Amino acid sequence: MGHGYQLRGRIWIEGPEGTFLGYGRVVLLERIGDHGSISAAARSMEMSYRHAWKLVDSMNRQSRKPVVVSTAGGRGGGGAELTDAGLRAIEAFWLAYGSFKEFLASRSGQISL
Amino acid sequence: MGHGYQLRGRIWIEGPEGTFLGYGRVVLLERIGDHGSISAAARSMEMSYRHAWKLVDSMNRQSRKPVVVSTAGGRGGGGAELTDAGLRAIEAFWLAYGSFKEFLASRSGQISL
DNA sequence: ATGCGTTATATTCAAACAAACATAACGAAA
DNA sequence: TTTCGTTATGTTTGTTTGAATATAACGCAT
Repeated sequence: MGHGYQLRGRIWIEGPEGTFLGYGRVVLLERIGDHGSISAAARSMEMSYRHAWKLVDSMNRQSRKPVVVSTAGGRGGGGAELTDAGLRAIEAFWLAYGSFKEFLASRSGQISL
Repeated sequence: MGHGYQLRGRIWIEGPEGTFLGYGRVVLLERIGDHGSISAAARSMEMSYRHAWKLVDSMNRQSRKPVVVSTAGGRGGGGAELTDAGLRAIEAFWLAYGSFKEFLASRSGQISL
């Protein structure tokens, strides 16, 4: 058997400032939806709060309507939640991602080197 | 027309040590074929010889048969040329790359955010 | 009023990666 | 044997990226 060559790749949705949605960003959005705060979402995926906040900020800036809304202070310190636009963004990315994975799988076998 | 969101991505062929063939590597191979030396190929794409050589070395290490053979010294200082395996590698990558571009184009329009 | 956990932001460190610089070896030709 | 442009490496510098650290503001609950 030869070397197991494999076709790999990444996709992302690009907005006015560059990357708008990628795999990591979308997982972060989902975690925010699950946990109700940016910091808990970041902890759950071992990402620094700083980094997570910057990603959310980047997505919000590039989206016509914010994907996440947040409140500082109050019961529990505050929190964040997904908007409808955020849910739609997640859905749109997974749709493209799913067909991309299919694409890779279908082409990966036919690399004969 | 959409709101400027666009689906983008990269693909590469992975070997035992990570990336085996990507866009830049394949262009480099082609330039080596055109110019007959690694250094001329590197100059032609404004890449340092050091970097170009490392890429060639990485590809040769990961390929069962070398993609490039080279000679040091002699008339003109030496040179490098593509092997048949190199030609096949180029072809295999462009094949996958072409269908990937089609994939991106076909999905790029249907991003509605 | 104080405490708490979060958002929001600036600043400093460290690691990863690429570029730049330097040098030795090579071998045909003059 | 000297010259020349290339291959083949080592070393240093720089740039970019993310991680780590540090504060301030917020507002509900006690």
